[in-house]
Amino acid sequence: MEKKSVIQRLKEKGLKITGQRLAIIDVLVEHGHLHPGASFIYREARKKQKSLSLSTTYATINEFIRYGIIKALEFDERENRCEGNLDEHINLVCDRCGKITDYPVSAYVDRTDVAKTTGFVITGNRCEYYGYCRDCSNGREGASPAAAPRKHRSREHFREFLSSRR
Amino acid sequence: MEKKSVIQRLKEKGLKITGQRLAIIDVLVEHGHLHPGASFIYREARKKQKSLSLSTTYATINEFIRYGIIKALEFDERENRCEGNLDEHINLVCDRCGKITDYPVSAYVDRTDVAKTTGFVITGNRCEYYGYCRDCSNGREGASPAAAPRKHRSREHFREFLSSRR
DNA sequence: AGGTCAATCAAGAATGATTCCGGATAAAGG
DNA sequence: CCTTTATCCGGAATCATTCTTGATTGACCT
Repeated sequence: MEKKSVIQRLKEKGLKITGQRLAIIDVLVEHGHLHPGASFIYREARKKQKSLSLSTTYATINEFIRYGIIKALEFDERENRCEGNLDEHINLVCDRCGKITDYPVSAYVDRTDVAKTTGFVITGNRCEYYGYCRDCSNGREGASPAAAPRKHRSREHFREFLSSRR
Repeated sequence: MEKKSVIQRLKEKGLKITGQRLAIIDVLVEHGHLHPGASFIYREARKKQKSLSLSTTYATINEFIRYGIIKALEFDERENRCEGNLDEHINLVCDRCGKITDYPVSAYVDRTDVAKTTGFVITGNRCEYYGYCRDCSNGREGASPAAAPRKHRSREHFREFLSSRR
């Protein structure tokens, strides 16, 4: 993710280069590998751009998604996250600390085959593996579990489910 | 998905066989291939069991998930769905009508490899392809788009994103 | 430098699937 | 039939996200 090319694309689309957008771009460039969520981006971008509201943060993220600059990683049980890596890969999602790691993988399904056999026309995909990252599976309480807040107050059963399924 | 075996498992776990649970099992057995969501299950199960509340429907679905009878397919932008097929496969999700189709695929990632190279211990996965099912891509207004209600009022931009990404 | 209009802000209300609560009901075993 | 206690119900609560409204700002072009 190159700051210059992002700015370039915004200009091409006729969007204005504002301080707020620049601050958010900076966060995406610097912390993109963390797959930051809206709250993280908001908190971090504010350090450089004091006048930034949460609604603008959401709006900007959505702009960037709309223009294909980033992708959204949606979750039901936790905050959504941003994906800056548009290359083909899968995501390793830690169920304990919420860390998301990219793992490169070549295409696993042939879109033409699917279209021929089922009539289904593929336009996008999402592939994730859940489990525990190195730190969390080692018992080392690496990143704080608070990094993966849940949308609903209690979802312990779901945690159980996550850790028992395969 | 066998009705008898589900009941068997509930008994083994010491759970009571109630009319509500039986009605929900029936829906899962009859309409499991549709990957029904909570609202569908609720609506359908009520035809047989008048005294069934939505909260009980959710609670029961969560019981079944906890005991590995079904899996959850979570979405942020639409209602979650239930997956009764526990065999390895991917899901083809139609962005227009919301239909979800199973597509069998052999393992695409070697868990041992991932653990060796990244230290990440995989416990579960999720793989989905988005696009348009045969009916919807043919312009035949097959299943009504209303079958895929969104959680938030307007997500047109997200639709755009879904249909433009690859 | 000035004008235009997109972008932003604040502050809040709305959204909607899902979860939680306290009191009522009924399944299962004796 | 009776007791126990899991289950159920109705309704309130939850929370990330979206959407208001109206006023202000500031990016960009001429």
